[in-house]
Amino acid sequence: MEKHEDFFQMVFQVVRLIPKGRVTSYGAIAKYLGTARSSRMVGWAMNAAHSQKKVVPAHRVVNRNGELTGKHHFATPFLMQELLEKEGVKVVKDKVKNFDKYYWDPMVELAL
DNA sequence: TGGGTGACCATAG
DNA sequence: ACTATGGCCACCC
Repeated sequence: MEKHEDFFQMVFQVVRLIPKGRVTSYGAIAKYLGTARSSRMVGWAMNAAHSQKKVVPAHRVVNRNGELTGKHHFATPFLMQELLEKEGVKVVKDKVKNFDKYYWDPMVELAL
């Protein structure tokens, strides 16, 4: 119904396409969706991700510097890092190691 | 109508 | 590494 519901679903869909052991950024998703809405809206959508029926791997979305800025929105502040490391992504001081190596850009990976 | 805030981003110093 | 600005857009007073 609401306009932002559609936006949420598009965000969730992209996030679900992030492969295990890879990460992307809020801005990359916003850009892929057309920048009509800013990257803040992607973070806003993530806020609603936990209550979705389908699982949304929100832990694979970090900010442009590879920092886990959203960790406080998980069940525990450690969960995000634990989930990432379980997938082989090393995190030190709330920051993804070799970020550029794990970085998954929807603009590139989902390009036509 | 307007100010403050935010899981952001870019640029500048 | 840090702060400051400006842009972004929806939310809540």
